[in-house]
Amino acid sequence: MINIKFPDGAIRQYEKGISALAIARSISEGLAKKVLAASVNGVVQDAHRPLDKDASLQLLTWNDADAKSTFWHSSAHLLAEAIEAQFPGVKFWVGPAVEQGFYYDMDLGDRKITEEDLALIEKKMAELAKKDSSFERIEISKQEAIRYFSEKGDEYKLDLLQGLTDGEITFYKQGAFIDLCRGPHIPSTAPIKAIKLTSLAGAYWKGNEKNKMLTRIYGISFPTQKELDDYLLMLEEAKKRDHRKLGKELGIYTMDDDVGPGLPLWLPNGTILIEELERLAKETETAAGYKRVVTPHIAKESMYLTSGHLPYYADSMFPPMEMDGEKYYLKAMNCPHHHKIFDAEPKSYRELPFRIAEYGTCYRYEQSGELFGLMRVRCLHMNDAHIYCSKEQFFEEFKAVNEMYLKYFTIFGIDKYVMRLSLHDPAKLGQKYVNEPVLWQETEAMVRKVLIDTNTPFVEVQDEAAFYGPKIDVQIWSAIGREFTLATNQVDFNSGIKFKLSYTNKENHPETPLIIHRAPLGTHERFIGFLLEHYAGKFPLWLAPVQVRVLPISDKFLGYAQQVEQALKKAGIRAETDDRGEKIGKKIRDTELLKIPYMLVVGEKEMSEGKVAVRRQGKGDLGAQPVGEFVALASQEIISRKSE
RNA sequence: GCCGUUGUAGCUCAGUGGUAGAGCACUUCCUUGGUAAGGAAGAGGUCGUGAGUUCAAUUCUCAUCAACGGCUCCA
Repeated sequence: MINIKFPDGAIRQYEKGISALAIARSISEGLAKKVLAASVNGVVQDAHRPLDKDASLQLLTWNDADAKSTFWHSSAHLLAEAIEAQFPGVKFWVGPAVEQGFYYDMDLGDRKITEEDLALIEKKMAELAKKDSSFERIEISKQEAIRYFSEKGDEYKLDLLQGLTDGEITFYKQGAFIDLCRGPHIPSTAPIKAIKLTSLAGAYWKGNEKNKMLTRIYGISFPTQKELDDYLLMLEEAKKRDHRKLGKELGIYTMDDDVGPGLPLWLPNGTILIEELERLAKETETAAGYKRVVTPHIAKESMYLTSGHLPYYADSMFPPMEMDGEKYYLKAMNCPHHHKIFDAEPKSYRELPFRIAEYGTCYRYEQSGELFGLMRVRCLHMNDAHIYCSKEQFFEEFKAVNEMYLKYFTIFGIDKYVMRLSLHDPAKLGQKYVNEPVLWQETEAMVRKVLIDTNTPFVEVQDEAAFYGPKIDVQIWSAIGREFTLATNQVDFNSGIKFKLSYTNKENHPETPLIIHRAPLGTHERFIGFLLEHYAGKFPLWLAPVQVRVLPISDKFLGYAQQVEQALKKAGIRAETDDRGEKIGKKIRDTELLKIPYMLVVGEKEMSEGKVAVRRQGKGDLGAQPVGEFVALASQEIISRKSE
């Protein structure tokens, strides 16, 4: 007998060799049907597998994240089974579960799968799922596994086998499909009741662009049709807050073929957003001791050779213009220009930290396939600044930058993000990263200390650093789930050396400053794209391009409406009047759809009393108040940059 | 850059081998209406661009550009 401990602390005895599934069945048949996998001593495994010693056991059902990914991984096998049935001879690479669903990568040879085929494959999957084939786990020796795939002529699975050692190799079989797989899987195919193949894409083998491109099919599956319907509905909802859609509807920005890809044109409403963000940034930075500078949009090749950017990033800079035998590049970053400003006059330790900020535009030749609305563009307004400081000052300076992020995040109510400490990969020193092993280690330790000392939750990621030093990135997700870096705070121990920057220290010796590159608001483009999705277009009053719209009941009151508009404008409030010959219901509807925060309805009653009937977007009628009172309240809401 | 899909009016989309349609938006007129769509009329598109096939191309073929979904990249 063995002792099995349950999550509630209860311990029960079972016969040695019993499976988690059988234990579930002993509790209730209903539970057994719902069990998808088992967590044994914290390790997820097949619910079928025999338990041969004491263990703590958790039966995993659909509501457990681990069970979901097991379910999706099994769905990927089902996908492969369906494809093998319809396209015999297809070679499979890997088919993991992802955050929302699963995919399988395959080599179709000369054949092609079209989007129409996806519907057929879906059907086939449903058919196969109904057969309720169990997922059988087969332990196999490496030699046998190699023989099996050699006979099949499957170079992909043979490649996978190379990385595995004997004794840990398993196959899984369901129906007619056998795959090299470490598992775990759900007990059988029947629970997979609702399937949607969502997209057909290409993906480089092993994620390397020099390799062959495989065909990838993405899909998602659920235990019930309703859950699939709900998921598809949620996707529709997410699309409604896509910044590209809202950006168009709210007149924020536009793109034009004649201007060029990735080069947004900021419309008047979008320009107000930029100006408000810059106003916030300038106030914040002035208070934090930054000075503002302005630098040209181009510079000579020699500067980018000095900075070391050219060897790393030439491909993602616009090609140079030749003038008088010199090559000039459009700037892709402000740093080198700022270093030259630091270097313009001799510096004493008394002038450090030297903090300079700029809101200039930079130009990056992003790969055409990477462009994405406002989130990834070729012309970007950086919320950029550089801090030159001593080693002793570094900790406080870096910490202050982090605190500045958090202050901004509070203002905008941003709470869904991940702080990512990006480190170098020692194997790539001298290639992707400057070859200063000691400095890397020192600065990485300093940055980590800032995060730990400030109790900031973070994740560490290898091989994501900038070429000149480690950094902290703030990762966010777009409405459709794509990940982006919103803000960044980077250490640079290298540019100071490259540009021969120095200051005179207390002992009257020259010393190289450390440099912090920071952009708490990232780029205006990405930040505004993010904010559009974050607020679903319903900006807080201080940011809203149009803050108040005055709606006369009929044009008899147009004159009064315009007086109210003037009073608002005089108080610095962005206001306009709806002077169309429409009914009030129509005017309200249109204004609601434009997500203008306040509507002031004025008619006979309001005009005679010098009032306005206030209506808040999304909230409805708030009642009448004197014009002056509304102006005062609205002004207060704007000044405090209140988020609703 | 690579794989796949798409490209018709300002927007969302229908449609056809014989040079085009709807709804919303827009303009004008009627209506002067009290908290999410009042009515009528009108204007608006060389069907992304270039070439080929054809008596004839927006429709078929090819190329190209752009957008979209991924992959790769992101100072």
